[in-house]
Amino acid sequence: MKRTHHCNELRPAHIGQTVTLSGWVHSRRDLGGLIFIDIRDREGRTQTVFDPSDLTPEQFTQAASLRSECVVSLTGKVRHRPDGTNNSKIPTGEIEVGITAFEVLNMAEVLPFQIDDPEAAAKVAEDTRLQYRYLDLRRPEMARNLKVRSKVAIATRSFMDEQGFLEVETPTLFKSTPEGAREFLVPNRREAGTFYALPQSPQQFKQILMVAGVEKYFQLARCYRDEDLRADRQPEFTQVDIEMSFIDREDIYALIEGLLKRVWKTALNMDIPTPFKRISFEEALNRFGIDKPDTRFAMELVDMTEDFRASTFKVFSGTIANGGVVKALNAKGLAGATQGQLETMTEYAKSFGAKGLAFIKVENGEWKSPIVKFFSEAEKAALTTKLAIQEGDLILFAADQWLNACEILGKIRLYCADVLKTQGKLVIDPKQFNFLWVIEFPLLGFDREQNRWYSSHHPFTAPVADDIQFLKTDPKRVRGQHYDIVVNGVELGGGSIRIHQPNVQKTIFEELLAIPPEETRLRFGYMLDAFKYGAPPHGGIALGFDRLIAILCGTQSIRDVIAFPKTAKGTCLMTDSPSQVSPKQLRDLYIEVKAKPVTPPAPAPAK
RNA sequence: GGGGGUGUAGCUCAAUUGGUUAGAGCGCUGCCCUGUCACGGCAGAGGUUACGGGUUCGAGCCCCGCCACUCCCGCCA
Repeated sequence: MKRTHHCNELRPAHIGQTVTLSGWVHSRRDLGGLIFIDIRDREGRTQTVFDPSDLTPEQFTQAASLRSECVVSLTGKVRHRPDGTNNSKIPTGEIEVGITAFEVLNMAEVLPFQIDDPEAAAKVAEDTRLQYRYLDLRRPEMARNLKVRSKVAIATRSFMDEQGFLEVETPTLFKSTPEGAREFLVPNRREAGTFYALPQSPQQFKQILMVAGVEKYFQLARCYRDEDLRADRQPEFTQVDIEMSFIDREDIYALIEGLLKRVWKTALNMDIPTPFKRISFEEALNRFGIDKPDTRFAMELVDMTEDFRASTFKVFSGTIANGGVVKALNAKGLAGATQGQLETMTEYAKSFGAKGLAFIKVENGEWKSPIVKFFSEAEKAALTTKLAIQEGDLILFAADQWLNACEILGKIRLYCADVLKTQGKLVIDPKQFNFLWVIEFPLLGFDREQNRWYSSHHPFTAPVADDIQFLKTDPKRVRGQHYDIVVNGVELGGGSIRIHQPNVQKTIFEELLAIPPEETRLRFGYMLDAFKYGAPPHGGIALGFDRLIAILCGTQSIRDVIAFPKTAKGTCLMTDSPSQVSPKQLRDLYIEVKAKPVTPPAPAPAK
């Protein structure tokens, strides 16, 4: 009995037809003399009815033994439901199938957790869901996520194809290039002590492809980073990797805007307006305290430096005298913040090296604050005006070096927004998507501990042409041709126009990043070689595909949009990896394990 | 590497100040039920309170250790 329809297909128009549905028993309502079974497949579900007058007694008994998630093939006639028994919650709710024959393809044991009730299933502990991922993925919510992911991948490929891009696969057994993220290493059996590394990104290959004349490359590339995980970070992940020749930044902006337009249309049937707004790194920090601002709500940072330059409050004026700034933030309506919430904010501030967090609670027409007694009338007036202070507000201050002060308040701003959201005082439309290009990042940052410059993006990023002159004299001033695409406070991706002249690249490596020439040769020699033979000017971008899908699916965790994700410690609960290997495997790889194997914990109950 | 949170029945949770035999809903098992869709009714089974120590007359609860999961900082060119 092959299926004739899927479980979300039958409508009143099919009434009278004999059909066969295949799928899983979603739920069963056994009324004794009549059994209802909702059969579910990937597409949806349909109510079927087992009536003793249509079946042999043996068949009816067998039907009564079916439980959740048994696999069945059901044949019967589509009919109207009796008056008053339509189910408006499901698309097939106007009809039902009166079963005349069926086949049990497989029985199912009692489930470790229920998957038929969306609310209950959503509350199940994530480790249980991960251990039984094949059950978790049957839930319609998870199936939908996989579907969105597939649709978006295909839309991306067809869009990129239309734009003249070639999809090229690059190796996942690559060379260790220990700049940036820690790499996963793969030992080489053929030569003791040598290793491949899994790529953190196809960065170098895609630039070489430009030298190879591919001109327009893209790939849905798997990338690997051996760093600690977060809700939005997995050790292996997928990025939409793009590189083009003979272009400038505007070409990338236009391309990505077109791609995202297509993606939002495909996934959500939404028309997103383009072009996207642009904001400089400096402005983003000044206004939002972060380089990936969430602009769906205001609560912007305000600079109070000039108002407090001559203040008698030494904490502020002293910081300013040392070249620092005073920034303030009005958390509207948060005057009622609890002690705990204020402490959390203070901890944030302290984790950035601040001594504390100054605040003013505006309650009952009064400014409650340990510091306000030090403020002059003029200073108070400036605060009132610039911060639009009203009853019920909470004002927070950071006095520090510019970047620090901004970042502290940036964190606090997000924290306050979360608190206001849970209090219902801040409501954000889930259908709102604020796209933003963040541009004009500094090319280099300075590492005080190691006393050297580092690339704020990566060492292949081209400086803004006007700033090349400052490379050797005033590196801090050099802006990079780097851009990030941000939506709703999430960094969706980033890229840059690359350096294509070997001499500029050499200057960056050797003079600024202070990598010794022989090491540069060892690590990037092949790339510098390639650039000698006619490298076109080029640039590109990479979008975090998992994050993109998470945003489209409205989930916080990328684990919800990855079929088989790892836990926060990088393990797979379903397959129990990583695992120990046999001594022979280790011998073949010339590897000796020094650390004592951990005494295996009680193994998870095998089911 | 650091900080926070969680761990009690298959699942989700409760258990007063440390005090009787650790409870509930769902699920599961049995019986009844021909219009349910969170079906309903009756009865029942199901627990090494993650694990190992300790304090105490007495520990799910307090202390120490440890494991797992999770969130954040560091890290993620």
